[in-house]
Amino acid sequence: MKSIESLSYEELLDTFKSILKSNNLKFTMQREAILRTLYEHPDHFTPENLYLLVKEKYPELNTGITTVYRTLNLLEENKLATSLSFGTQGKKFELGNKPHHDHMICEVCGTIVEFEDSEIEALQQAIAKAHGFKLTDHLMQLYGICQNCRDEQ
Amino acid sequence: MKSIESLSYEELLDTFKSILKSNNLKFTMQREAILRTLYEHPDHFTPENLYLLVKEKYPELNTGITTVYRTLNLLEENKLATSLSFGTQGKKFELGNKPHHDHMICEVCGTIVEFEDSEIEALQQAIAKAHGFKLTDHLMQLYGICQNCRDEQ
DNA sequence: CTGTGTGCAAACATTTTGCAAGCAG
DNA sequence: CTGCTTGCAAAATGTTTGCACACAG
Repeated sequence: MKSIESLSYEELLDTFKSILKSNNLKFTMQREAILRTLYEHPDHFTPENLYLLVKEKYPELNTGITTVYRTLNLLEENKLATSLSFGTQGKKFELGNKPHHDHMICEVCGTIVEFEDSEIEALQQAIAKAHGFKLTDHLMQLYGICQNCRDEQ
Repeated sequence: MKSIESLSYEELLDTFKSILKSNNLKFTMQREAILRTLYEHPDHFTPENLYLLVKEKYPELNTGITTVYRTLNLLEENKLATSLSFGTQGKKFELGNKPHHDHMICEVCGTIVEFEDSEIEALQQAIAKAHGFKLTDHLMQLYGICQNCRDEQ
């Protein structure tokens, strides 16, 4: 299977459609609007932000926030999107069309930088093995202050 | 300063008292009950769980969940406790009387195993530096299935 | 047509806040 | 006494669910 990251929008859409079909779900305007918005903005969205943006871009669809939540959950269940947790303050989602990576978050401005480190991943596997765990997933978030925010002080 | 991990309960209590004093806060029965319960149970608590346990152990104090939340936040602000996030499902707290460590969580039974790896910490520092970040904290959680749960299947 | 999808409002779960009374210092 | 602390109830978040109507297949 082709890695999701390299898909054009058309291909991504096809993937989405076949997931829908194989689950007896329907392809709707709202679902497409949400997918397209995620695709066109490579940012990290809270459901709320995404909802506002979809409303702004496709006002005629009158998409409700309920549908945004439902669609994000659907995408996540089917590995087309991933979510990041931020304590009590909810989640942020991103399209899963990127290779695995982790996040570094600036505590001042909220900027999220993505990175990937295979050495760390290998060490994680080793640790899991040592404790008898079979890893299914992991979460790594580094918190700090970015160059920009430090310059401003 | 002595590392918090090695403190006896009496010493921990003194630390807590001096934090209270230096912030013009008061030492109350409820606050002590919460601290003592955390100390005596080296588990990871949700505010709700802790609230129930404190109520059970010190019913005469009639401690409200509001106070548990307020005290946990107070302890966390003063580095006597740390919280872990679990998506939308709230947080878990632990007394900060342990050296730095990360967590590995069994997705079946919810067991949390603590571990520490200085090699990973060093790599994280290097990554941050490469992106111009100054790290203040990090979060690493490995998700998987523990030996026990795999044996049962 | 059938059954899934939708928006709305209401329900939920978790955490925070306003308030009047209580108690530590 | 002063003013921080408490419990309660209410508010605030963030997310999910029930329902009647809409619409995809």
